[in-house]
Amino acid sequence: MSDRPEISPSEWQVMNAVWENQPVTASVIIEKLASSNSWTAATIRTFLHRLVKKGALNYEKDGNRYLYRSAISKASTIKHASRSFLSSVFGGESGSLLTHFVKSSKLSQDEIESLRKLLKEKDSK
Amino acid sequence: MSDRPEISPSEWQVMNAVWENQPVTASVIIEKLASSNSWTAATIRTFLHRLVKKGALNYEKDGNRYLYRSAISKASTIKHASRSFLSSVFGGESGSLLTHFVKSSKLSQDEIESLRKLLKEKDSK
DNA sequence: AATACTCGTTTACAGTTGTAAACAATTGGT
DNA sequence: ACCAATTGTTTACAACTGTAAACGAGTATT
Repeated sequence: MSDRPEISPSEWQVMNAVWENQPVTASVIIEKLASSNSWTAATIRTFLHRLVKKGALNYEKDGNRYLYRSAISKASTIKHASRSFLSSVFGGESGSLLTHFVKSSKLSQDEIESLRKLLKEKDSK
Repeated sequence: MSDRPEISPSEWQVMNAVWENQPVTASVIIEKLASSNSWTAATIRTFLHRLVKKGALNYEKDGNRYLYRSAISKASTIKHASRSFLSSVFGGESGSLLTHFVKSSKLSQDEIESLRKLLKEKDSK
């Protein structure tokens, strides 16, 4: 169970919707994603199907519909995708990545404080 | 000239090598990337070719070889890829992204200081 | 001059992705 | 009981990716 599936950008939309609502039916996912992405129901069902095939989702029958739940954790999936992105786009240099995102993001005062706190935990140790 | 090409992970390797060495011949790129990626020369030439077709690279003939240079800036390409990644994987929440990367990165004291400085510029204004 | 080497170009081919329609089975309404 | 709607399954198809070999033209070496 250690062959992390690659999740495409569209599939990420679906995975995020599942993580936030699981266990969840296809129609709920469709309702959440169709309009914001201009996807038809058929398209979203295809994504669900592929994610099951990839081992990223499980389902359990509930009458004639499925209840989907994730088969991989959000944390580990984020970790995997982040590593790949860091490596491709920033050549593995997390310092550059962080610089870029701090510069290009608008952050609330709370978020800034929370980052300061994390940085404090990082240094002097 | 505003239809940003999508750069695949393998192509990012090539783009990074071009940005760092341009103008540069195919053989130099091959030398830099072949062994670390277990790619044959033919594979790398294919990537160069595709990047030219996508409009991400230009070339100029120099005898019988080409001198490649980027046709798109590293900064804007990073910005584009970062936006997509942030949106897919972190649902657009840069705070979450930053938290994740600060937590999962080992940072030098200098990098930490430099991030503190950036945060200072961000807040109270 | 003949041959080997190097370059770029073309072709190959399977797997992934985006995007959906067609189809079959089941269920809910009348 | 029948028909319409819903759900999942199958099929479709082009573009993009990873991975390279084959090929043709020019160049350097013998």
